[in-house]
Amino acid sequence: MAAWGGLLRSHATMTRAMNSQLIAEHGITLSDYDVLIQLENAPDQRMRRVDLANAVLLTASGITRLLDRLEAEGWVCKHSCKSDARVTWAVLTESGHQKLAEAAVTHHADIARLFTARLSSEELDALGCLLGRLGSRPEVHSVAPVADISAA
Amino acid sequence: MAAWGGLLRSHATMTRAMNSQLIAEHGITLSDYDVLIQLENAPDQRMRRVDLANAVLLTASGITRLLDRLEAEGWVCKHSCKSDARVTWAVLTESGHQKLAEAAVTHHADIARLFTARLSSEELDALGCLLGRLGSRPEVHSVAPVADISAA
DNA sequence: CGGTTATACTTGAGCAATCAAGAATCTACC
DNA sequence: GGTAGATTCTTGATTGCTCAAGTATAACCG
Repeated sequence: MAAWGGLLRSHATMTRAMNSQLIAEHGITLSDYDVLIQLENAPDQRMRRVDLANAVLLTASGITRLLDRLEAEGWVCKHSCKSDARVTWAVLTESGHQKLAEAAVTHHADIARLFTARLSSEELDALGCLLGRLGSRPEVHSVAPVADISAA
Repeated sequence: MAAWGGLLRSHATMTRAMNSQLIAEHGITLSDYDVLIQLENAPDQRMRRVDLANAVLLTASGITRLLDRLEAEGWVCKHSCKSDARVTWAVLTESGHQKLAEAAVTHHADIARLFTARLSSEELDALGCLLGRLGSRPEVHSVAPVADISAA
């Protein structure tokens, strides 16, 4: 299947490129970046670890270890939750915010180089829509509301 | 931007699903499967390790260790090359061929479940075409000055 | 209440892949 | 022919994640 093969290959190529660029220039992983972005966009720049794990598609333990790294660098800090003693908030620090801003420059350049230089903006829309449908949780059997995409 | 997020998410969801299915039912990794397929399709069911690495987007050392596992199971064997003593062919064995045939059943079912159940065949064609363009060689420039493009 | 079940998170062990370095071999050019 | 530079492959150390198990807290329900 061309689509499946393409997905494997394009993912590998792109994440490799983005990841090594981020590591080389900013010393952070693509996953790290992804987590920082999620926090940045979250209300109060904070999230529960479970939700974070869900958002970036990692395991609970994966998030624990990833956040350990980010905390060690001072980009994120823990904060206990008043209403539920089980949860510890992951909160983006000011220095984390700055780090993200720096890295974003590189990352956006990479996106530009790898995506927008290769596909037109209609094609990107179409791609985003198709991938969006593939990415949803597998156990849900919802009837797909469809947009037609034939431009490619 | 949506396309990039979608790529990350859909890749994660699908490979996770396929991988765990393959492990549960056949005790092989998705990468293992990928390598077996490459060998199956290669002339004489054999490939140089470098080409294999290139085909499945792994490092040379990654391939070495992966093949170690497959050899231990007896699905692949080494074969030295007459004309160039540096290369060792990775050759698919008969039992490797059988293993692949078994796994293919599961794998094709997964593809059907995850792909064809969600997208029409025209959509899949379009997707395959778009991803194919993204997956080609990234043309790595070190720290390239890139035009700023804010639409993604 | 008190007991079961579910949720949030951490920890130890393991695994597949990576990078960096090295060994063996081929190629090319003087 | 000899040496310098590629090319192919392996190995040791490390990384980033997973799974399984464990702790602690919350929610439900007789």
